[in-house]
Amino acid sequence: MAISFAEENYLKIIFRLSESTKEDISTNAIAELTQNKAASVTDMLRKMSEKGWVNYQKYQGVRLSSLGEKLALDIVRKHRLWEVFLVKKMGFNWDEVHEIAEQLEHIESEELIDKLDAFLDYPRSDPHGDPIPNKDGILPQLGYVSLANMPIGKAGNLVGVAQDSAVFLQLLTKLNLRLGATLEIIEINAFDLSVSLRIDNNPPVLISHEVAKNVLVKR
Amino acid sequence: MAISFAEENYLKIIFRLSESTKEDISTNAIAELTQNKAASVTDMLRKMSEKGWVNYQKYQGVRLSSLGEKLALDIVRKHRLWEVFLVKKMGFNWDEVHEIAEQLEHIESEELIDKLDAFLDYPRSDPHGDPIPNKDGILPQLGYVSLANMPIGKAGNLVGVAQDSAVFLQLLTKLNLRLGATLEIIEINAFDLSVSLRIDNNPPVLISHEVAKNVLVKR
DNA sequence: TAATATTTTTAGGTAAGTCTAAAAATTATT
DNA sequence: AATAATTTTTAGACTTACCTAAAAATATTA
Ligand SMILES: [Mn+2]
Ligand SMILES: [Mn+2]
Ligand SMILES: [Mn+2]
Ligand SMILES: [Mn+2]
Repeated sequence: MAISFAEENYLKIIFRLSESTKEDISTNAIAELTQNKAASVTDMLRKMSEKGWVNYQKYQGVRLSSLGEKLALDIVRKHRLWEVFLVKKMGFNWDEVHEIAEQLEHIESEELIDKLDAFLDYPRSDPHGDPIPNKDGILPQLGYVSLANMPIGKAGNLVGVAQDSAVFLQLLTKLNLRLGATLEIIEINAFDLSVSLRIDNNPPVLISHEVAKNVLVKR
Repeated sequence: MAISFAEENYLKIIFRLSESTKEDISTNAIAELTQNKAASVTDMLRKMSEKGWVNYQKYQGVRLSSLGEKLALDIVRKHRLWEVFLVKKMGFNWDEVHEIAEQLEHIESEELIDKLDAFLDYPRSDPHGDPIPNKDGILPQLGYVSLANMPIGKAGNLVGVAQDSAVFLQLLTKLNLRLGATLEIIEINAFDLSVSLRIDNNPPVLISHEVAKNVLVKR
């Protein structure tokens, strides 16, 4: 039996939640991202647990098993490679590709993905700066930090984003925050943690903490 | 409500059956191609009829409505464009692409398909010689006939095939029957309708009527 | 044209994946 | 530690897309 779209989406979302915490992942967190109700998530977790993709204890949250993580990395690999294809070969903007990649990531053909990888010249990161796992599920170490954690006065380059919703990416574009831009934090306002930021030697502009958190920088 | 994979497959299959006959399409014919049981087909025909995609009378077979035909042509367009992509850009052989295109044809993004069309330089036919509908569902007239209907002694070029199963395409490759090859019928054997065929000025070889029927030739 | 064979539909079920409402477990607050 | 709030699970339903078995309609043959 092949893995279903629903199952692949759950795997991918649990993986994403696991990246930002070492705690067990809660039913509600998954429900929010899958856009399902908590009851449906419980159902699916039970099934995935039976298949050996997750370690799940009632009321105690869930973690991917090593098999589940391998499966998730494979989906992430496909998603990110397709995003590169859409931007580099099809001429989409970086804020237009996520939804289409959500569909393309479910195409089942190892041979196709390997050929696509070669066709794109083995990219290490997707249009949002996210690392692309290789065939064996190894993520390249790109070595970046959140802009919100950068020390004041040190310059770095924008290498990625921590989310790829269209509204966020469009805001970045409006703010002139493009992949590769040189960023220097001038000041952090204690009141709302908003950041005064110099972009490419232009006069400083103000961005919210929310934006800063989601911008990734390499020094 | 978006159209489901199952619905898209039914539309495509009814369309394919309609191409070769002006009769109404039978439940059993659809069942065979969808690999479902006749009872399931009846179920789906009722649903599709309610949606206005087909004209269906119990026991009398089914035809696509003009809306249904438009939807089917859109799926066929996607299928064939993806096949071109897989062969021309990804380096697959013509006998390897059908199954992958069966998946890719369900990707929903008009913008993607238009960009893909441009990226491929607006091909008029797919790797099997089948015409690719344009955005408006118009099929280009490629003007070919079945090799089985070619007169003896007249030469023509192989421009397509009437089916794209992998076994058939592999046999063609083995027989040296490639897209573009020059073909001349030397003799038709009355006993089994097998055809003695000259390919590109080589010594004649024998092919079955079954093969000849499925090879398309332009004079 | 009557009997027989074939095709198609109906009736009743199943599995996947979702939902709502209610119950149970866990966590936070007094 | 008892109570309240929150989270999670269970119970029971629904929809889609299938299935098998039996009934009904149509087509074929004698
Ligand atoms: Mn994405
Ligand atoms: Mn991305
Ligand atoms: Mn095909
Ligand atoms: Mn084809």
